[in-house]
Amino acid sequence: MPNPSKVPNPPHAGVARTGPLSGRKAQANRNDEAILRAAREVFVADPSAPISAVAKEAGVGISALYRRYESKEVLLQTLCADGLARYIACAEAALDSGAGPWETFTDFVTAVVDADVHALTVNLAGTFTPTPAMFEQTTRAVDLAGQILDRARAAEAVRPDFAFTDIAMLLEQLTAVTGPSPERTRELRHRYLAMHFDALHPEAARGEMPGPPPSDEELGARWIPRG
Amino acid sequence: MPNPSKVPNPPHAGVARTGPLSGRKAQANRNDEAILRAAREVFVADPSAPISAVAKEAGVGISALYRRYESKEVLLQTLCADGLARYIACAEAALDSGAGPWETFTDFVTAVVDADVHALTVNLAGTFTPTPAMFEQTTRAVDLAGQILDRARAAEAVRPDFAFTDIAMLLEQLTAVTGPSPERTRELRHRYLAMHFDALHPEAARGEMPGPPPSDEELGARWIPRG
DNA sequence: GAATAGCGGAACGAACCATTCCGTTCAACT
DNA sequence: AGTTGAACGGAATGGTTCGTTCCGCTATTC
Repeated sequence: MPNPSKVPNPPHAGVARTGPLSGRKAQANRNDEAILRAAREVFVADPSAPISAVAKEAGVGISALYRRYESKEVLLQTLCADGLARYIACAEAALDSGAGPWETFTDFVTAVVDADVHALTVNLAGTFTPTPAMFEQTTRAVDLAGQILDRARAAEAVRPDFAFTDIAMLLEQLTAVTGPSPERTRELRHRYLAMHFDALHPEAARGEMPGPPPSDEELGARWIPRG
Repeated sequence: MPNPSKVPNPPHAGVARTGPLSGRKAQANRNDEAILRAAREVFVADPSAPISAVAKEAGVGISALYRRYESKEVLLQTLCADGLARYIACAEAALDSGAGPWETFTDFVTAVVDADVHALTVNLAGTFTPTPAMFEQTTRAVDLAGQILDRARAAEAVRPDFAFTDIAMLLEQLTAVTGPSPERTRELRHRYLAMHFDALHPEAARGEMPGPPPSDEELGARWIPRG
């Protein structure tokens, strides 16, 4: 038992913020953010990146990481849960926006793409053992996305042969689009997103989409750890 | 100089095939094929797979690999050149089929997707230093694909804002689609390919595709070795 | 029956990486 | 001014992975 007193998670979360925040605690708080941001950036670009790359990107030492996260796996889990939360937030925001069914749908998908959330969830899934909390988050996410698509389909804004599970594959395809910089990546993804949207209108359909859509099992398989 | 007498490439290529081919040489010939097939399968699925995985997949020992290829890098180069050749073959076949501009285009893209050629070229590119021969192959491939798209665009079968370089990104997106088996992967890719084709018709366009298409530099960047 | 092409797989050594450990810094408090 | 300890940087550690080499073994071939 080499390290029984390890802090389970970012230890600065509950710190009382006294005014403008300076000194050591301020730096620690800033590091909390910097590390999470760096981890997101690094692991989105390369899910198998070494943890030292995260430290370098964050401009901190490795200790700063291990002070906050018990292990690499915990960091990945945190990141993934964060991604799921963002996904859910995108869905809720779109649903609450009061826009029409089609805009709700496009807003949702666009937001997910911009947040690079898909890479955070699916690409990271399989590199760690999922927590029960993630299952609940997934359930919620699936439920919300289902509502959004059902609405659009009911309004005949989306071709009927586009299944719910096709959304995941659409997102997966877009994460394969990358440019030399994050901004350019975003721009390129919007370019192809526009194409996908064009294809989704009922009038665009020339015949049914061939083959069955992905099954739940096929999508769920991504979550079982690879080794 | 530990191994000055290494055979540069498959040593059985020029063997005079005497009748039904049995014995040691027959097995060697069969191994030539098996190894290339296994390498394709393994590296398409995982470009960073260990060489031992290829041996296992081919059902041979590691020696059998190193007898034919000086190093892993040479094997990858061979595989990539093979992929480019297949790509070129797909383009030539489509052009020679005598079909209309739209069918020529769809035949070409479908064939490339089915041959999984994109994974063989782009996904492998960057894991080894390209040979001059590959540049020539690339030039030829670019030229042919350009002809195919130009023809389709001239016939107004394809929306005018779809640029030549968008083809690469379309293929890239489709290689991100995978199923539990090669057959299912193929089926799923056809599903989304149908969507892409739907979006490519001029009438499907609702507004121009946003942002500039990928530049040649952006696409060429994939070929510089990562490390 | 000897020679050897072809081969399987263990052995080797280098590289990589998660994790630990130790010495340093410096804000906060005495 | 001195002391303390949270926070930290980064070298050291130990384990794993993987490309490559090496050592017999087999079964053709002469």
